[in-house]
Amino acid sequence: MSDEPARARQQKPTAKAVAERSGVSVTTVSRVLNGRAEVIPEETRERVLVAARELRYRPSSLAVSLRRGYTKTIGLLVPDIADAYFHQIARGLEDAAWAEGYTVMLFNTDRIAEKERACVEVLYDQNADAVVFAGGGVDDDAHLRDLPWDLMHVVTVGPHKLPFPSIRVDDVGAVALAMDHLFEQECQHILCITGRESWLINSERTKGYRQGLESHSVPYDPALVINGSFTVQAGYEAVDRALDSGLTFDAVMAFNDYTAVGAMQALTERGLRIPDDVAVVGCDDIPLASLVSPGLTSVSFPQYDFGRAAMLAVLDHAAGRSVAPVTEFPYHLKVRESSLRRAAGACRSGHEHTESRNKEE
Amino acid sequence: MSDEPARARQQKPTAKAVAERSGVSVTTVSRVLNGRAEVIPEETRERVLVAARELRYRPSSLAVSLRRGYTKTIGLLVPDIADAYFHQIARGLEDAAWAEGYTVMLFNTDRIAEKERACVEVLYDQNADAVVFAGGGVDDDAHLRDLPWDLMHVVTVGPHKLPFPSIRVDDVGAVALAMDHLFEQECQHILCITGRESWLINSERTKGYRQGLESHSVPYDPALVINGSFTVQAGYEAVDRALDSGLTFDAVMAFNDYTAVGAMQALTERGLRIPDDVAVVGCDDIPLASLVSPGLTSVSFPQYDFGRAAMLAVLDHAAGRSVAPVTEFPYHLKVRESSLRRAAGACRSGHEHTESRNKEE
DNA sequence: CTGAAAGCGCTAACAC
DNA sequence: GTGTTAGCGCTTTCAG
Repeated sequence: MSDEPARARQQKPTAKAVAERSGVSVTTVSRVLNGRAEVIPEETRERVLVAARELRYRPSSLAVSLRRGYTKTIGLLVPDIADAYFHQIARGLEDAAWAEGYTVMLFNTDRIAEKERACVEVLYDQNADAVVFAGGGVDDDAHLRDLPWDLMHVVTVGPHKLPFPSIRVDDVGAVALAMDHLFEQECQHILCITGRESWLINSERTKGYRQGLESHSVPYDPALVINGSFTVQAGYEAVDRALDSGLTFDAVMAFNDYTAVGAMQALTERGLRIPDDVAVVGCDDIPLASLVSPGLTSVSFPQYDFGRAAMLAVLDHAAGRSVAPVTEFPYHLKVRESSLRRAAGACRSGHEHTESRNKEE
Repeated sequence: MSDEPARARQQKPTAKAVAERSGVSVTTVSRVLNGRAEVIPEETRERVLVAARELRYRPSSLAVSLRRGYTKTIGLLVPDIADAYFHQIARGLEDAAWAEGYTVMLFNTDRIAEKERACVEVLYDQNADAVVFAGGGVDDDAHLRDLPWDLMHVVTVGPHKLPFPSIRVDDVGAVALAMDHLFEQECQHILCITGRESWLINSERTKGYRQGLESHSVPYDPALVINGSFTVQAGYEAVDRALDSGLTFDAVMAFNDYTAVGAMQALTERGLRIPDDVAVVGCDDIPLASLVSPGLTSVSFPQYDFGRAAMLAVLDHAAGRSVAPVTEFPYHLKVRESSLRRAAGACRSGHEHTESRNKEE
């Protein structure tokens, strides 16, 4: 179909073209199209509008942005868009962005420091109106130092070291709530499968684990804590290793649902029954939790709202309104079969425990 | 921290600033930074570089794009980023894009005609270098008419009516392969749960279903075909309805994995055993397929490669190279427990059937 | 070797 | 009411 270098077979119509066609200046075109209602006579207005329509003219965002100083784009940094935890965050953000005429640029960082940094630089170059960090930060934020933060708007979702508005939940309380539930189910020895030590979210959830133990006067046993990486594989291996080393436990507290599902697989393969031999609880309540069998009990967070709230925070900032340094959302425990022991006392099937704290927005 | 309208507390350093600081013109700054090695004396070069570093100068992509005529951005349109089918496509695309210095703008269309159209318009406005349609089109593409296609680069992933390079697999053959497998497992009555009738991918897969029947000389029975919507819910309801209406079937061919999982839930609840009473096969082989129990047999597609290939096609086009109108990728059947009947003949557990066609790229 | 000037497409003072 | 002018920040002829 094309022979030439295939670049621009044709030119995009410009305001100038519209101006020529309607016999006015580009200024007038701009004014008409932007509704700068400086009492432009209906006749002129109409002429311009017609010309624009005939030419299928659409203003170049590039030029507008350069001129006006904002781009109506925001960057979203996620470790991996394939991780279900980020789906509703991304949807919530994109939906809200779309509603406000903003465009979302997506970046997968794999939590690699260098890539994270490079993404921020790209967004700076692109003049993105804001960057949203999803997924929680790491304890060492050296890679994020010396970036032109004073020239950018940032919002974080989850715990982060960067001093910017943060959308999150009380992760400590969330895990503590799950622990309460396990104790209610008469569990005694709770194996904890964490994420990577350097992740801030991991520290938070670990605090929740310990707090849960404390409030039930159960001593902390380091042997019961195994590091994972928020993957199915890691959960599987953690349980495998725990069983191999002869550990005794009657519950698993996993810091995310993939880990929990991996744990369930390993338990099942080893002939242990869930929940009667071992109860399992995860975090995040991704859709997967309701699709495995037995259904996985999990602490549920309003991820969609996180995304939405992040966008709203960006808008507030852009409008010069003040943004709360921390917006904490409620969470609740979604109880399913993986933790509902017949032996235990309060065992209403389908029962759902909900507890909220610091509701906002 | 800020009192003023909070807009730009500070200015981004510009090439002009660098020029002033190093006592040269912006032209020279541009030349040095872009390596236009017009034998610029090392001394000058160094001065500019130092000034740029000190000012933390980074060229504005906006201005560069306006000037050069390309933006190094591409738009990705997916029905819903929460659908696992799109994750690896998105990752593959973003990974390849990142490697080439491109940025991906993400849009969720929910397959809503108006939104799809609006996304394209936004991308046109933004001067995106290309737009990638993922997920297959619909039979009525009226909403996509009269868009300035001659000024855009487009790549589709999956069957599409738009006359642009397409990355895909032979969906007919893929489903036919799954059907062969079911017949091998000695299934006789195969319930088919489809997607929406208007989706092109649905027509393709339906052809595969019929082709599968034909090659085994089994008459087509419309009663065995139930429309779904590629959701768990739809799969569940389809089986529910089928059983309620007294249909007899010993296998389910679902056109995607969510549907298949929903079907499995309904079957299990009704006391039917999988695969011995009813074998189940899905399409897409999303991670979920391996996490449910029994494991779901599914036709596997290289989604990551789709995304990657889409990006490569964009690059080829941008470089003036020719792009194949259709790039077909291979597929294979990932056999798991949901379809492996003890009763059947060839029943090696873990066995994996692979068949490829039209490998390319 | 380097700078002045033009211009990408648009908006916004500032005239007339 | 509407056009002229001056840029937004950059690249790129074209002179010197």
